[in-house]
Amino acid sequence: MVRRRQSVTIKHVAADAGVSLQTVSRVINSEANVRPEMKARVQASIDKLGYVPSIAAQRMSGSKSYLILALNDRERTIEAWKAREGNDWVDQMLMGGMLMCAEHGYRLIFELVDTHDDNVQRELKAAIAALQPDGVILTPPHADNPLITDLLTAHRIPFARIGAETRDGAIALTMGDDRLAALAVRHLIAKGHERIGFIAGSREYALSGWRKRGWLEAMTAAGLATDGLCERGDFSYDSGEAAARRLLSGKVRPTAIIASNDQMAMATNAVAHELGMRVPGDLSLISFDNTPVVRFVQPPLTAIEQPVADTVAKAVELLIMANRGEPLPPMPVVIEGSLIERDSVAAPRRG
Amino acid sequence: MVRRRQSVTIKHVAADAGVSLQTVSRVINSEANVRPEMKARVQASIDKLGYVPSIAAQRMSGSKSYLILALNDRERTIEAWKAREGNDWVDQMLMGGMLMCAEHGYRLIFELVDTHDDNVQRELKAAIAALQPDGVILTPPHADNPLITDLLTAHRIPFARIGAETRDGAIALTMGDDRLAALAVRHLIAKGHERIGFIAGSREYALSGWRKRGWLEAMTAAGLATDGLCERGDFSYDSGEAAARRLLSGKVRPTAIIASNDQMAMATNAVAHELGMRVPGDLSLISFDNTPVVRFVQPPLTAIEQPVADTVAKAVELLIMANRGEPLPPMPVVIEGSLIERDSVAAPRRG
DNA sequence: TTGAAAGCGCTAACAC
DNA sequence: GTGTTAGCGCTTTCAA
Repeated sequence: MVRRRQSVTIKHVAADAGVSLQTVSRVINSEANVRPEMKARVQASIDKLGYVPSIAAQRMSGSKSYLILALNDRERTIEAWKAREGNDWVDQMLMGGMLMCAEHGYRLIFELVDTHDDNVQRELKAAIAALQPDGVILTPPHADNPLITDLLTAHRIPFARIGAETRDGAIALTMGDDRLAALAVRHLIAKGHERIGFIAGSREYALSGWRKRGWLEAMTAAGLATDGLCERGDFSYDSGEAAARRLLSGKVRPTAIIASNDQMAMATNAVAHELGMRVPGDLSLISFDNTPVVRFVQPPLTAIEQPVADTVAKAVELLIMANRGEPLPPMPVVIEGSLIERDSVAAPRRG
Repeated sequence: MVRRRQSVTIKHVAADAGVSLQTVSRVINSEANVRPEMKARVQASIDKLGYVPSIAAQRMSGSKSYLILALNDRERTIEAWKAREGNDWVDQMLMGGMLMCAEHGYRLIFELVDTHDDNVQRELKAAIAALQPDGVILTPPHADNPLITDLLTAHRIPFARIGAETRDGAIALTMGDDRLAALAVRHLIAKGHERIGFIAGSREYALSGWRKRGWLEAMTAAGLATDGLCERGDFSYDSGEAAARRLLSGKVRPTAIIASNDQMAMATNAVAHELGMRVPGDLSLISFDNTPVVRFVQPPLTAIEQPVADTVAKAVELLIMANRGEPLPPMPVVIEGSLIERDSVAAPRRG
């Protein structure tokens, strides 16, 4: 066991600059009450010695830990990873969050927690005790789990909830799901579609409701009927297949379908082919999420891009602002996605 | 600014169990010289109070930091992420490394560093000073960068090099690239192919050489000619396209091609289609890496799986063993991949 | 086998 | 504006 000591500490800098530890500390944390010349002198020593504060020591003295914890559902995340279906949200979260953290001298730590387990609180407490993070990012379905949010509140650790309902002004972010669903509807209407079906996602996710509501409201606003045009899946391929089958064999066969995620859209595409329908000739298709795979399906799918990386980056930014006591914008913060046109949408066949 | 204190500290446990801090510390670190009954009593208090040691404090007192740093090339990683071509190695690294870390009470921190920049050392020094990681995982091309390895050696921080040449017994891991390339060759030979082309990867990666060597040796061992059957790309789609074009318009038109990664394989597939060749009828194709996208190409590609997650998990394990002073296996440790059969390989057309 | 004391690197609180 | 002091939670001495 090697006993590792910091090679350059605040003491070295203080000695080199001929000032007290405290002054160096003030410079590091860009506090007030340091004369510019002092500050310059200290900074010169810092640069010269290549000094970087130890986050462990900073944390120990009751200050920040410079650690942000990103919490994800264990079961789902591992399942998605093992399935290797080209879903890249872990990638997006990590890159978006990590890059923003790096900009501010923070680090992102990714952690999996069992939402359904009774041990959520124990697991989370352990992570908090070990890491003392300055902020926590919660994704669905954690974001709506009171066991988690209450615990964080009790520990006074700021947290950002992604894709969850806003509550009491706490940090919350969405990607504008309802507006995006409405956007998809209007895009199809503009192409001439009137019977636009919708495949909803699992009720466990708040955003499933938002997406469905966006579809419903846009349809209603356009004076289009919606009866028999909505089926619910659970975001899995299989559930999408079943929903698509119901939709396409129902009385009011839609000429276009919006699916609440890519897997269900891909399933719908397969079902359509199986039924001898051509996409987009006989059926137009728009999916949600825009994970990499939709570009490789035949036809490449027109999709609603979910700006996961930007959203997580913003969450990090808000958490850091909260740490600094800076004023936060009104919640929820919306990082709106957009419609990416590819080849799965066309005008409906006459008749 | 909230001043956060540990809610349950070693003191609380010591008081609850009626022992000294030291004894609790010994139990936590499962050291010798604690009577079983003492140990049980302390453990009971730990469980009762839900005590978890603060890694900051542990690190401060000269012990471990329980942090493993995974270093990746900034430029490449960001580029791959932005391209969104379905390459999932960040995902694989993160999940493989994180899960193994979690098993041992460690955390994985992902960090990007500019390999080519003169600032590599400065960047790395900063990360080391801030985090004091117990180990570092190096991927290509970092794994071969002496600026990095020398610095880590000087700081006496154990590091694991993935996909790099073994040197002086330091921790190194490979995925058996040469054997896998040979496996692909033999798979094609078994189908009846004799003119098997190879598209090599960038020279900057040691594994490019291994893969090519595996192909070369297997061909030679089978008594097959290799002249004019190898072209070099740089792992990009475009370079694969160019290489495929050269290969397929050369004098010895191959009946099968092995590409050193998926992007170049997909490019080859596209070029073949463009030239009016059918895959696998006129050209069989095997790619390296087996990222999710190859399943969605037409035809789905037979590919060499690279067990990135397992390899990174093993790297973490070895680093933790090194930390504990446990004996390490001979290097390099090989986590061998396998051939995943799909639809891009068939017997060559008679002719 | 156990305990007491010192100190890791840093910042908060207070003095000057 | 700047320096001094105390202490964060833990492990490493060293003493009992």
